[in-house]
This record gives sequence, C-alpha cells and structure tokens, in this order.
Amino acid sequence: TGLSSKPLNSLIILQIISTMETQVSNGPSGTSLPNGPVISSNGATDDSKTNLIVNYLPQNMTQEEFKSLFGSIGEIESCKLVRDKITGQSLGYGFVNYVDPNDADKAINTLNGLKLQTKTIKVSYARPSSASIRDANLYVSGLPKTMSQKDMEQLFSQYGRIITSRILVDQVTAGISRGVGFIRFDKRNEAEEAIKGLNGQKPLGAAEPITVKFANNPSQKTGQALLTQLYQTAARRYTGPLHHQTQRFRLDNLLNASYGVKRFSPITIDSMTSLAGVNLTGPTGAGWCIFVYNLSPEADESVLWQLFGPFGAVTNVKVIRDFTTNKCKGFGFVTMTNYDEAAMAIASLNGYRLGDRVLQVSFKTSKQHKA
DNA sequence: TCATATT
Repeated sequence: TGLSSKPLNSLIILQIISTMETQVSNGPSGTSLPNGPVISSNGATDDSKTNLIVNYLPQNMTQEEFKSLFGSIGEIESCKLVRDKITGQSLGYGFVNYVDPNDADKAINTLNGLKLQTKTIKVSYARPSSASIRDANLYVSGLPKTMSQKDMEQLFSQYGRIITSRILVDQVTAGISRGVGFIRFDKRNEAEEAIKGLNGQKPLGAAEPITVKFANNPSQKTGQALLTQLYQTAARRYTGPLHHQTQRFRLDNLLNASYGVKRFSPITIDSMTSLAGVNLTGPTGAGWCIFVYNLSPEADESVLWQLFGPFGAVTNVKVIRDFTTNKCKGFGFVTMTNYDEAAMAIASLNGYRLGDRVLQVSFKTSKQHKA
C-alpha cells in the first residue's frame, strides 16, 4: 500500500485506531461475570466500576509511588500517572483500574481526601473517556467578592452538569475571594453554552459583568512558559539543601496543614544527621527504610501513608501482621526516597501520639530487637 | 489574566 514508508500515514492510522478504541469503550453497558470484569456484548470491557481518576496528586509523586499507594488497597489491573508529553512533568492526576470493583470502592472510601504533602487528593470513578468531555474547563473572572462557590455553581448549573468548581482565594488574608475561579462541565458543549449565556453578563445583584472563557490548557503551554518551567525544575535540582531553620518552618506548616495540630519534637535535625552512618541500614535500593513501632492492632497501610506522606516522597509502606489473626503486630516499615525528608519525618513523628499510643519512629537498623 | 480532571 505504500503506507509503511510514510510516518504521517502511520500517525493517521494511530488516530483511527484510537478513535475505534474510544467508540468501543463507550459501547452499551454489559453483563457482570462472577468475580471477573464486566464484558459487554461487543467484547469490550466496561471499566466504570473499577476505573478511578485521582486528582490533586503532589507534583513530585512518581508512577511507582502512585502504584504503591493504590496497590495497598487491592490488585491493580493497570494504573497511570499522567505526565506532560514534552516536559515529562506530572500533570497532577492519574488513573487506577482495579481488577475487583470492591477494591475501587474501597480506594474511594479510604484514600479520597488523603493529605499528601500540600495536597488533598481526590479519588473518584473516572467517566468513560471521550472527546466530548475534553476542554470543558472554564476560567471565570470579575466575580463579586461575596459570591461563594455554591453561588457560582448555581449560576452555571443551568448550562449543564458541573464536575468541579473552585474560587481562588487570597493566601495571606486567609480565604477572601480573588474574584476569579474555574468551572469544569461534564461536556464541552455545555461549557460553550455557558460562555454564550454568561460572558459579559452581570450576575443578579452584581455591579460588574463577569468574564467567562475557556481556561488555559496546561498541556499546551507557550514555548516561553515551557522554558521557564524547565529552567525552574533544573534550578531546584542544583540548589543545595534548605537551611535547617527553613526546613523546620516548612515542617511545622506541613504538620499544621495535615493534622491541625502544632507539636515540637525534642529531637533536632542535627542530632538526626549525626545518627546517619553509625547504625543505619542505609539507603537500600529505593530509599531509606524507617521503623515504626507501637501501631495499634487495627492499623493499616493507609495510616502510614497519612503519617509519612506529608514529609515527602514515600515509595512503600508495610504493616506487619500476625499470620493467623491478620492484626497488626504493633509495627511497620516506611520507605522514603530522600534522606532529608526521612529525617524530618522521624524527627517529627517519633513521640507522636496516635490515638492512645505514642509512636517510636527511627531509621531501621540491622539489629532492631536489641534496643 | 489561571489551579492543574480523561489515559
């Protein structure tokens, strides 16, 4: 046919295939087989009960950490952290498709709202992928400062189903509206109708008209913005470690954000640093292994993610359980990628009161039981 | 005059 020698034609073929896949996955809902995937009459699998979208992931979370976190719930059929095609940067969201619909449900119940670093992740069922749900995100400006998120949703809901909405607030004055926000509709045509109906209009009782337009798409940045981003990430890589005082400040902010509690650990970072090298197992493969003692019998992996996630990159967590009762034996392990973040977590969480227990947290040593 | 929601 001559197609094989022309890259452009290959691209077209790929697009055709991808269109076919889209059509197939949007086929009629099918029948559920016992303990198996839902198969529709045309042979395609229906992922609506197993496939999740995860939003507001920390920027530095890797595919491996992502899989590790959601794999702690149950067997994963597939998962993907979505990255920018050009820069490779995480776009802050991903997909997890479980084998068992019950695990998808469990993941929503236990991981939705989990605080990781500065983010609160959102876990929900993914809508079937289709072109009609893309580019349905609107940027709204000129909103009255008194307008709440609920008010804004009420205004826009006449044009379609709203998936998310947000009003940006001033960081320093703690929560005063900046008069700008976002509305994501289920369908792009709903967003288009909302622009036609509301752009340049004055909301009831408002003094000024609002501006409604499509939001900037993060995956199609300008060349200048791309260069800026590349430069900034490169600069961060080559910047030395933050001063300890600064780290302590960041640490308190993270803790306050995550737990709403301020606490001070008697252990300083410097004393932790002096610990390094004498008694540690050291960075084994993936990172630094941390020993966590005095967990309750009911403790599970999500507790460890919640405790350590705010401090930085966590690649793995494990609760050690009794073989017969399946209850936690009182301890577990956490692996963190970066030494500084691990030391910070230990300095803050050692002596941390979790329920009626006081945790003991340290780097894992080669002979732990010898106290 | 914009945080990161459809692989």
